Amino acid sequence: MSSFDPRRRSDTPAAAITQALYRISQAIGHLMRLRGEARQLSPAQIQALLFLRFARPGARTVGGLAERLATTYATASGVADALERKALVTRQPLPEDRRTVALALTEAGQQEAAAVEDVLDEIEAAIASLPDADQEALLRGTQAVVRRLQEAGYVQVYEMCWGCHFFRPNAHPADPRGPHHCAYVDAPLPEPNTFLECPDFVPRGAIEPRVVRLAESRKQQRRRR
Amino acid sequence: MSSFDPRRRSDTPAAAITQALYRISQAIGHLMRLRGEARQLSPAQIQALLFLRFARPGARTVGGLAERLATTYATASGVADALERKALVTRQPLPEDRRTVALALTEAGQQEAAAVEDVLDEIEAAIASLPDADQEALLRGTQAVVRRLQEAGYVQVYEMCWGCHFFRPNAHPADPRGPHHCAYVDAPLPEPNTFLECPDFVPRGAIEPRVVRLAESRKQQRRRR
DNA sequence: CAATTTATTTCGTACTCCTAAATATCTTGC
DNA sequence: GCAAGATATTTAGGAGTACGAAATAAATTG
Repeated sequence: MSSFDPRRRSDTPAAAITQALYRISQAIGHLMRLRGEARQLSPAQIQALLFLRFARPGARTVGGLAERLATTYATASGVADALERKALVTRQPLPEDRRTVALALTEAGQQEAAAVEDVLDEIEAAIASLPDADQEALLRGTQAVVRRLQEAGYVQVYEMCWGCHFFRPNAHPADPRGPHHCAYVDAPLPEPNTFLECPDFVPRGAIEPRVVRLAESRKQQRRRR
Repeated sequence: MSSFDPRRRSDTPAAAITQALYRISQAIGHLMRLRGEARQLSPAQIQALLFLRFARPGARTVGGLAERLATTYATASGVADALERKALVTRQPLPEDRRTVALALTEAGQQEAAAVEDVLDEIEAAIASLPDADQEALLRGTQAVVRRLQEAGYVQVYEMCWGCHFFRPNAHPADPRGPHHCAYVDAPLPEPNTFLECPDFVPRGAIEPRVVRLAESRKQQRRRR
């Protein structure tokens, strides 16, 4: 079976779609590279900047970057090196665990991230021009694929608190540390943080308990790649 | 506008879909890398092998590879080097134009290509498990995106003759050089070649003449990036 | 047939990836 | 409370991908 065989592609929709996704994937790489050329950034560096821009603070570490880029610590460390050299990022060991190194965008880094955050607009525009019904199906379809790839461990799905299994909105309205609560890390959440990506996100509602268990087990056995 | 902003993703389907495509794209890279690790091939090498396996003979050159991988000649030449070193590919200047170098899979190359042609099966399987209606919408949607990306020059869509604007099936049934005919290169086509990918493919039927003109103009001004 | 164009290669550089090994720094168990 | 083990990261070394620029060689054009 090969989705690269043009013969199959013409009579097996799944093969044709797979090939289309392969092409889109190529184009995304290309878009990243082009944008990077304009600003002296490699694709990996762009991804790192965007990760740091939208990830929950606790996740913004070398390890978090490695997880997000789906690479090793060594590679993530190298990407951080490159960004640090360009003064877009700073490193800083965490006080509570001085092994882990927090990454933070500098002022210039913020700007650079803002300048590249629209890399995929061309793709979004193409999608936005489709009829609503098609967009719905496309959303269902792509997310089904993502879910499957996630179960196989090929991607991590980071989402924001709203919609997360562990999110308790307005759990303690008067707490100065934040009105919301995360039952996963068992800590209060300030409002702004609830709009950031979180590696511990687990969709609420129609989820098999398996997924939740899976997340719970990560708590122990973090990292495995 | 940023499809990376989790806030937008939750209320703009197009952003959510774009992000899903980004994740799938990451996973495709990952799948390629994993498969390559098992066989000592880099992602680019896998793509090159698959290109050589399914492309029409005339396209199997260093330049054709560069076009397909969306890289420069220099990079394509390097990939060819790597594959030649591994004895999976041979180089051979074309007799009719000794500047162009044809690439051909060796026996081992054929086997290697066959061994990796199913890299994306995991994705195809996920898609195949969706309801037919969703698959149709997914096909429409992804192809709309691909079409747009193609117009912007970010991908090339290579397809087989059947369905091509320039294809004349059974134009000369008795011709020993082949029963079919390509009106683009104005030459006869043997049956097996009609099932290979062709860079000059232009969809027949509901196409704007613009696309055809575009293809025609490539004839002259080949290569630009 | 000189000038140009085209297909490819060679260089030099930046970076991405990986593995393996070294360094700290926590965490545990006895 | 401290040796052993686990964790987070870094360093070093190697293959390979990319790029742009310059060099070659072989068509093509005027």
